[in-house]
Amino acid sequence: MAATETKDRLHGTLDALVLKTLSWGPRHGYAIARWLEDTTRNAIQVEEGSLYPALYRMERKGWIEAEWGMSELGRKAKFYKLTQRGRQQLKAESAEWAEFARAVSTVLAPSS
Amino acid sequence: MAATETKDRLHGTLDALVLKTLSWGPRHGYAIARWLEDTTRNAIQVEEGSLYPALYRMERKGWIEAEWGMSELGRKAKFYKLTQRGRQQLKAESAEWAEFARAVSTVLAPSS
DNA sequence: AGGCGATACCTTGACAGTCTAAGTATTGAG
DNA sequence: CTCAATACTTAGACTGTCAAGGTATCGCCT
Repeated sequence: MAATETKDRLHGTLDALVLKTLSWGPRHGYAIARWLEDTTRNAIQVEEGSLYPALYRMERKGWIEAEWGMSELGRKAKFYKLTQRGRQQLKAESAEWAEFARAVSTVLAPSS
Repeated sequence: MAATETKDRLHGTLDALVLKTLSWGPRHGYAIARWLEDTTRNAIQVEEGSLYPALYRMERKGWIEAEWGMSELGRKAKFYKLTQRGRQQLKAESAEWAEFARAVSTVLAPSS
């Protein structure tokens, strides 16, 4: 039971969110999802069926790199870390999102 | 040549944007697209292949109602107007978007 | 022993919504 | 007489999200 419905709105934003999460240092998939949910108090819900494919996608594009390791709890986990190109991508997407959000806010702004 | 790429980010936000546009009074499709582009200085680009299906969708859902009329330039045009349910929907979606945008901004916020 | 919840990853298939691109028709300007 | 702008329609491709299932391990509780 999520705090509020996020629905499909994540569309096109997930990549930037994950990239940003990884900008704080390497993390494994499960931890990325938990971190995003925690820091947004469940406003952003990341489904595994969305997250893992997104991770593979971004790895193929060279934005992130994977390496198997051990989680904090001693289990095997795949750690992802940002590449240089990923950092550029993050910067670009952040800027795009800021502009888009500003535009939408302008339109949706509390009526007269 | 758009000012900036909006890509697919519109996903899940178009409805609210259109609903809001109609909250100022009835408008025909073409005018909705122009208005959104104008007021966001092209930050939001609405393709016809996205807009018209969205309009039909929302009409089916009872959020808007259509009526044929004459445009300002004397051409036949289908005017859409918000229904009561559409107004509620707009309110709900606006609130959802505000929360979502806040959450994303929190994550994407300029780094430490 | 046994079960169960949390951790951690993977995959399939359905689906919705956007986009590109094509088409129709009318009007006014050049 | 042609062309751009206005105005709507539709087909088809694509992409990314989601739901829902699966695997496996670990620690805790009974």
